[in-house]
Amino acid sequence: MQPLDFFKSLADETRLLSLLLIQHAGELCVCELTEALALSQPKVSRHLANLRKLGILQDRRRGQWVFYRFDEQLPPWCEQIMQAALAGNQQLLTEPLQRLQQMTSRPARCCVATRSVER
Amino acid sequence: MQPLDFFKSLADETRLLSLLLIQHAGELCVCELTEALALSQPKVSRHLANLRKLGILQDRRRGQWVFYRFDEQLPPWCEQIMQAALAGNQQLLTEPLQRLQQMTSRPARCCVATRSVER
DNA sequence: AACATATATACGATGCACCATATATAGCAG
DNA sequence: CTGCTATATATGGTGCATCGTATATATGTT
Repeated sequence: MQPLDFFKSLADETRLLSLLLIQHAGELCVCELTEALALSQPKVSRHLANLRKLGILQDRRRGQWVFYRFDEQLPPWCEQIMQAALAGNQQLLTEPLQRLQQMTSRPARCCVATRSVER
Repeated sequence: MQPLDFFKSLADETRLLSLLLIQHAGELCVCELTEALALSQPKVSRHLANLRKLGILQDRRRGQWVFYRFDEQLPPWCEQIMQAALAGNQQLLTEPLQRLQQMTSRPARCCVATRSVER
């Protein structure tokens, strides 16, 4: 992972908020991110594909849904940066998490996520 | 400090390397950064002004030279990110530090820098 | 099979960040 | 003052990242 590529990934509002939400929740599907961020589905999907191709995220299809989480092989310094970014900016997720909670028909995530989204 | 602005600042090669060098050295002047990065003076100066206006760096004039260091009021999460970025990517500074050492007539920095550049 | 939902991708348009070059400003030496 | 070094800024040009919209693909349901 090249540092410049990693920081370029964080330098876009859609990607930054998506990554912070996934950092918070452990794993989220495209429709959850679309709802939480109040953005169009193609926009969210395009940015997630971008992050997957760079090796920052990995995806997992579960029925109709595709769940994204951080790639297991992400270097420790990237994880440290995500932790610091989240811890220092929790307020960024207030509204997205509210929209997520108000979302009806969240996809089931039984027994697979490393961390629950409600934590 | 808005996270998006901070990451945008890190998403450019000139700014990223300048910040990592300053993180490593504690304080550097424009001509040292120009030499270490092998870039034009206006290019380096423009990016440093950019970082100063955002509150990431602060400058200090000392005779003809202007020294840049991190702003004292930079939030802790930004410092943590810089530390992680530097610790995980020391190799990025190998060549710039070589050019810095080969530089003749480095400006004097007597008794003012928080950390010596040679550390 | 047809239909609905979730996700991915293609395409053309647009704006913004960055660049090189030239020039202005500031401090020091003589 | 003149000249020299260091730094800052102005200007016009250019490319790339992002966007909205439309459409394609995949899975599940009836």
